[in-house]
Parts: sequence; structure tokens; C-alpha cells
Amino acid sequence: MTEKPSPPIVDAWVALNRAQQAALLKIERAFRDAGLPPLSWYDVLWELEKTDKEGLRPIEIERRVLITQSNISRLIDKLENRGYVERQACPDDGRGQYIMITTAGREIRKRMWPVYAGAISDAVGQHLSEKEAANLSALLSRLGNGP
Amino acid sequence: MTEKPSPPIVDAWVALNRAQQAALLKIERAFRDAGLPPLSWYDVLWELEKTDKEGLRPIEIERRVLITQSNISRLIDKLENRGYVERQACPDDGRGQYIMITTAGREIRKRMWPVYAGAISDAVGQHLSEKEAANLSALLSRLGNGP
DNA sequence: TGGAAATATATGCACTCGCATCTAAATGTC
DNA sequence: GACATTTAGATGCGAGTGCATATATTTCCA
Repeated sequence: MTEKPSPPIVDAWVALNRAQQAALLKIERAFRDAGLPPLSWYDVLWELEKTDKEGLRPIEIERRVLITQSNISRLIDKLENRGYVERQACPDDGRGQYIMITTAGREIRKRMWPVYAGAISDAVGQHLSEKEAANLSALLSRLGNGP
Repeated sequence: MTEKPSPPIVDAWVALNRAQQAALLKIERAFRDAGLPPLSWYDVLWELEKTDKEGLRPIEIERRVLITQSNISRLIDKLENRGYVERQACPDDGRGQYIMITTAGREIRKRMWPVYAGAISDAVGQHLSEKEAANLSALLSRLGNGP
């Protein structure tokens, strides 16, 4: 067990928690109101789209988007059912598979972006300058790297 | 609809999302591993304990802890079942009620704190100085106040 | 005052979550 | 090479979530 956190640390955690929850709620509602899939779909599709590789293994997606393994598995099921991704057997690893985004997948992601962008603007952009945002990112990026 | 967010704003949102998710997962696991209730119980009990009033209305709790109304209602059910809070009819509002923390409620909250504190330290405290934490709080507290 | 609109809380529902566990395949060890 | 261990992915399960809606009560206003 580690030491007790000082009050500023506790305050930072509480603020982090609330800010993210409030922003996430707004963003998910924006997607829902627009008749679009939830954020997690966007995240996975975007990872598949921006990678250089042909496709990603589920386990690679898992590490990038911080969704648990079982939920990645089910999310891929749904994306596949909608035709947004394709599964392909992994030639060098019989347990694995490659997930590849389809044209329809690229399209839905592109269609989600304006809604996402507007919601990010509402939830975050309007409250911070670019410098403050960069400052915030720098602080936050230090948190995710622990064991 | 609002303008498109600039890249630093988008990065800040992504970092915010990941940092909170990672930290929350660690904290919830710490509670679970210790055989304790989840974080939301702590949050509500703590609000009840630190307020000056005799008890809080569910709607007051809702505003303070950012849990949706239906989930507050059900959470109070569970807390009541465990004997951690008591419901009392509201004299001046027949629709309402006051929620009051019990001695058992104070005890379980007190028992949860060391686990929570340790998890906060692991997830946040070890990565930031106090000054950085204060800086982070200041930036984050600006986000929650939008419409 | 009387009826309409708003507010506080509860509940049914469908969905998502994380955990535990299962299967199959790969890797390490002797 | 045979067997134990590890790893990738799928799935059953119980619990939690937000939304829509129901019900009771209060507030507003003609």
C-alpha cells in the first residue's frame, strides 16, 4: 500500500472524475440524439483507420482504447454485424485474427466526426484556450502510464 | 452547433477520457479487492457526512455527485437496505424525503477511506507534484460548469 | 379557486460493463 | 518430442447504466 495522498491530489482526482463524467455524458447524448452509435464504436473505428497496418489484432485494439478484453470482443461482434469491420484469420497465429475496417466503417466514422467534434467543443473547447488545453493534456498524459 | 475544436482541444479530451478511465478502473478494483462497496457509495455517503444539514434530499445528492436521478434512487435503496442511510419523509414537501447517514454509514465510509486514499495515490498522486495537481484541478474545474 | 404545467421520486426496460471461466493455440521446459 | 504454462479470444452471469415513463405533489396563473 502506498502513502496517503495530499489534499491537492485528492482534489485533482475528484475534479478529473467529474469533468470526464460530465463531458462523456454530453458526448454520448450528442451521438444518441443524432441517431449514431456510441463513442466506443468511434474509438475502435478510428484506431483501425489511422493505423498503418492492414488490420489490427483485437488485443492491439484493447491496448489502444482502454476497453476490457471481453468488451472488445463483443464490440467487434457488433461492428461486424453492421458491416463496419471484417474479421480475417491470422496466418501466423491460429488463435488470433485481424480486424479490418470496411468502406462502410470508414463512412460511419466520418459521419460521426462532426457530431463528436461539436460535442467536444461544447464540453471542453469552449472552456479552455489552446494553451490551457495543451497544458491539460501534458498533465493528464502522465497519469495513464503507471503499472 | 458549435465550431470544430482545434487539435489541442481534441487531444485534451482524449487524454482526459483515458486518464479518468484508467484511474477509475484501478480505484474500483481496489474497493472490490478489499471487499468494499463501489465508489458511488462512498461519494454519496461522503456528501451526506460532510454537509451541515441534517439530511439531504435525493435531488441535492444528485446535483453534487453527478449521478443520474434514477441511479440515485436505486443507490439510496441499496444504502438503505444495508442500513447505511435512513429515509425520512419531508415535512414541507410531500413528494420529497430526507436522506440521513447512519452510524453504520459513517463507519463504512471511514473504512473505505484508506483503500480509496491508497488507490488515489497509486493512480494520481505518484505521477504529479502537489503544484501540478493544483494546476490540474484548476483547469478541470472549469469544464464542469457548462450548460 | 381550479386546472395546467412543473417538480420529486420510483420503476420497467434494454443495453453495457467487468469478472470469471472456457476453449484453442502457442510457448517454454525438461 | 511431451507436457505444463501462458496467451488470444469468446461467452455466461450478475450488476449497473441512462432513458422513458409513471405517480404523486407542488407551483403557477388565468
